[in-house]
Amino acid sequence: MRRASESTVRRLSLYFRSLSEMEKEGQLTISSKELAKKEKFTPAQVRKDLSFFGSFGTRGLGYPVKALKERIADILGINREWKVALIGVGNVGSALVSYKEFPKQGFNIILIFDNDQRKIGKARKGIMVRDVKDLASELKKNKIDMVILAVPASAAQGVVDEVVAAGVNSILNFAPTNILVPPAVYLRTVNMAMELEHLSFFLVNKQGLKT
Amino acid sequence: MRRASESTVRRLSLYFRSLSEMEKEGQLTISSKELAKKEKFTPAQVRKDLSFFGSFGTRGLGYPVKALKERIADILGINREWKVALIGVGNVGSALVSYKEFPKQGFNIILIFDNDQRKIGKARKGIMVRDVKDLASELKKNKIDMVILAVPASAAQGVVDEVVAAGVNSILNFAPTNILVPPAVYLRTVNMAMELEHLSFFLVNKQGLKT
DNA sequence: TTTAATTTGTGAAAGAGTTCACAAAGTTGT
DNA sequence: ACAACTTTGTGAACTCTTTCACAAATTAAA
Repeated sequence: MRRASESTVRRLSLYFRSLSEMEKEGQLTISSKELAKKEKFTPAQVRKDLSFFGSFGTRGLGYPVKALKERIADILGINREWKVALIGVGNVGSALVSYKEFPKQGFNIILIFDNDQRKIGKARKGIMVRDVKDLASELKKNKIDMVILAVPASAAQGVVDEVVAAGVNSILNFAPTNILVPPAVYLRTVNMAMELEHLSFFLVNKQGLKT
Repeated sequence: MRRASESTVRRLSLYFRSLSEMEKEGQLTISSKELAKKEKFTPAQVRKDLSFFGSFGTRGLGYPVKALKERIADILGINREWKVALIGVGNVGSALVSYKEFPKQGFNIILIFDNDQRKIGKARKGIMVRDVKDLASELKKNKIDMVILAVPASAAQGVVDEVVAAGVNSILNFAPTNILVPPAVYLRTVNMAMELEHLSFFLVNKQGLKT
């Protein structure tokens, strides 16, 4: 089977969110047309995305909300609990510790690291901040699945090297810099300034962006 | 001329960052090959992206670092100062107030709003937090270019309606919800839980489960 | 000046992702 | 049971993006 594209995965996340709302409202089935309308895609797109992973619908009726939601959770891997370590509790890191959507989706920050002696030893949301010197051993001991990196750009590559050496191969990076990782490691970078640049591009080039 | 794609704009941001580093190091010219290597694209991709906006290079030599950097800044609209309003100073909003990359690129948060009486009237990084009730009038008075939305999902649509009515048509949304805007408004949503879902998808589908 | 080496800029080809269109399979109403 | 209707699932067509490949422009060296 071909691998699902980046865009398909993104849309699955959105379908999941819509289906959760539907389920809460007690709706039992949903058609590709209705789901498409909710998320502003086309019905064909929805069906193609879903058919990629199997056939879940009933012709003439649509998709069963609960079962489809659970199936998407399986596909996305959010039907289980993940052990996440956060490295860096500056401005961004502090926000992420309190970000309520993470635990809701099974992403549990269970370790926090920093290199600032004033922060080490104190707790954030009930989690003790540890010295980044103990990074490798703690990542291993706690069987961490993913790392969220919220350190300054200058420190990012060094920390990532340690994380990778400790056997963690999924990293969400908030440092605005290029980081090298081995091919087997999945590194995803979020750059908030870049998001604003899309807005300014839109404002400067009035005709707008393609989607 | 065709419009630049989302991906092209994203790459331009990355080129800009690489060019800034190059400039600091005193490098005068850069070839598409070198720029591609830095950002892990192909040389052809780099040339196609740049040729989209004109021809800046010299055959046999490459691109002049400083001039190209400035040209990309023009294209992205980061060669000027933007007036940005932040709505919501919870966890995410607080991080964004202190996010140093924003002012570096000309994105200046000059207004902050919240609906929490305990926050209103106090300053964040030297900026007084205003009551969101005064949103429309203050946005207009201060000629705000862009709004960063960091309010709870339940409040998002209502606030966006006010922002749009006040004439602001570029919005960066951090609320994890679907928001409707008129076609002329550019709304961009950043969802950090969704970013982690990409990681879990990778772990589940490419790699098998960790225990 | 001439030649060899680079590197851009760009049509054309290849590759991906999206939409179309319709048979197949089901539901609903009579 | 049957007809009318709805909706899925999916090849095929289409569109958009990326890569290829090479002429043209320029540099560098002898």
